[in-house]
Amino acid sequence: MDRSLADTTRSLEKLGYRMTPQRMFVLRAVDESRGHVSADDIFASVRAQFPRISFSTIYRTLDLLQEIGLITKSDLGAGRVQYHRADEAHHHHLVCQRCGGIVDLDEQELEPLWEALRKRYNFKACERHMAIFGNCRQCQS
Amino acid sequence: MDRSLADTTRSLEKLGYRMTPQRMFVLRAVDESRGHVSADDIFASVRAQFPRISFSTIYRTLDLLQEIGLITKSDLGAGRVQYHRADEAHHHHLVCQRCGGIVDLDEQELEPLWEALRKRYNFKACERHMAIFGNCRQCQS
DNA sequence: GCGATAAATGCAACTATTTGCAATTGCTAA
DNA sequence: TTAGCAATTGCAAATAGTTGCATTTATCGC
Repeated sequence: MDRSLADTTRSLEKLGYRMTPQRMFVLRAVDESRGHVSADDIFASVRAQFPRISFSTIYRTLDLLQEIGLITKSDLGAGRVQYHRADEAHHHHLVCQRCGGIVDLDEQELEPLWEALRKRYNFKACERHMAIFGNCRQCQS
Repeated sequence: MDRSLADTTRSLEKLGYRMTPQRMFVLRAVDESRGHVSADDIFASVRAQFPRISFSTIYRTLDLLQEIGLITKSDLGAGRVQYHRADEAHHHHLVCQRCGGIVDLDEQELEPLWEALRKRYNFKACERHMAIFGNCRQCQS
C-alpha cells in the first residue's frame, strides 16, 4: 500500500474517528494481505500479535476501512464475506452456482452500466467488489 | 400465479424431489405474497396453519423454490434476505447506502451487461434479483 | 495536569441462517 | 403389503455477523 499510517489516520479523523492500536493491527493485517481474506483470517493474524482483540472490533474496523475506501467487501456466496484491499486492481466476480468456480471480471466491464445508472437514475453506484451469480461455460447444460 | 400445484410437483419430481404438505403450505404462502417477503414472514404465515413447521424446512423449501425458478432471493443489506415471486415483473434494486432508500431497476437495464458476459466470458448470469449499492440522487454530497 | 466529553473496546447476548443427525415419511418393486 | 431405500423433517447445535452496554481510553478546553 502506498498509503502511510498518517494518511489513514487523517482519513479517519476527517470523519471523527480515531486511530487506535487495534485499528493499526487490523490495518497492518489488511496491508499484508493479498487477494481475498475473511474476517476470520484477519482475526487470526491480528490476534497473534494482539491477543486481547475481539471479533466485534475486527468487524467494526473492517467496516470502517470500507467506509474510508481502503477495502472492499463482497459476499461470494461461500458463507463468509471476503475482504479485499481496494488498491489492488478493481474487479468483480462471476460466480458459478454449479461448480463454485470464480472468474474475475474487470471493473471496466461494468462501466457502461454505472454510466447508465448515473444518467437515468441519478444513482452513483459504489464501485464495490461485486458478485454476479450464474453458470460458467462448462456448467451450462 | 398461473402455475398449478401439479406443475410445481412436476418440476420438483423432475429433480428427484417430492411434494409434501410442508412444501404445499410454503408454496401457498409464497403464492399469496406480494413484493418482498422474508423467511420470517413465510414462517409466520405457514405456522398459522401448520404449527409444527420448523425454520429449517422454511429455509430449505425456499431454496428449493428458487432452484426450480419459482422465486428469487436477494439481500438488500437489511440484515435479512428477501424473497420474491419470480413471476412478478423481473427487477433489480438500487440500494442507497446512506438513506436506505430502494429504487427498482428494470431487468432490461442489465440486458447489455448479461449480453457482454455471455459473449466475452461465456458466462450465463442467472436473472436473479440483484442489489446494487451506492448513493441515490439526494444522498450524493 | 485535570475533569468533561466522546469514541472505542470487550464481552455477552442476540439475529439470521445453515448443518448434522436421528426419526419419519413416502415411493418402488417384489 | 411389505421391505428397502431415499427424501424429508424437526430439533438442537453451530456459524457468521451484529448489537447493547458497561468500562476503558483519548482528546480537548481549562
